[in-house]
Amino acid sequence: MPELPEVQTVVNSLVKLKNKEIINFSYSWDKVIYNVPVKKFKNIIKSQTVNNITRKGKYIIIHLKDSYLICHLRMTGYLYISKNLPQQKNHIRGYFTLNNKEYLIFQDVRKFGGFYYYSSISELDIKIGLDPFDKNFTKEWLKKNLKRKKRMMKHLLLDQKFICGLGNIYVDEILWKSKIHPKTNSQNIKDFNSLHFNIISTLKESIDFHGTTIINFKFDNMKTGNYKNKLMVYGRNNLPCNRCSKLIIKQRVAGRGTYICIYCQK
DNA sequence: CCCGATGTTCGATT
DNA sequence: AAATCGAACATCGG
Repeated sequence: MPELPEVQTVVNSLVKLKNKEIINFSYSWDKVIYNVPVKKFKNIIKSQTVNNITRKGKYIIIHLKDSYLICHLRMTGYLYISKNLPQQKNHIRGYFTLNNKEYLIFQDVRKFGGFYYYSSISELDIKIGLDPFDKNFTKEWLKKNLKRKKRMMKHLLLDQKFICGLGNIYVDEILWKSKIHPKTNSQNIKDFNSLHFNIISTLKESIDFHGTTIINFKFDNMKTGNYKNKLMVYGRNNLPCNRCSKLIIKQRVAGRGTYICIYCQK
């Protein structure tokens, strides 16, 4: 579920991790660490201090002394700091004990989420494209790279190797605001300024509202995002378009449920 | 019971 | 090579 604004919201809620030391890691799901055997990970992570916490795309980056602990929430991941472990432990896949006796807890109903342990940040960088808040993400970059591709806009904007951070909700919102039909070929885009503006402004606005909670996004001890009632098309099947009042339709595009005003979005 | 769900990745196919 | 598509991952809820 979490896309860029939700992940940024989680990162913001974890700033107090800075300068804390990891004392121990416990787990109840072996696959919670993607790229290192979990027993080995447990040994590596002990006594490491958190220097910083940032984000790229949908990845949460916990900076250690000479390495990086990187978390992806996938669909239902929930990463938060708590003074206590919850009574209901069944969806806790792993937790870190910190030197101030608090816990960094990872809960995940669907078990898709987890952690990578990388010794170089380039291991993450090669997997994904430009973050929309990267200074290199300019109108000119967008124009040049849309022209180089021949793909449906929905498909391309969802592609994390192109731009990282957008998911199903924000792609639909951005395309509606930009009056672009999701099936439009990327080579036929005319108004790059509008598209670029809508990508940045939609993400910024959602971050201000702590992201979108539809079913299960939560952060920092059960807080939820408030952007849901700002959504213009996503989830508004058979409701009137906020621009032209015709009905929004739901259709499958690029294998994903897609909400479109076919009168506004050409 | 069946279908779908906000994400990513892999393999097969066009 | 580039793009598309379906399946897999695992669980829950309608």
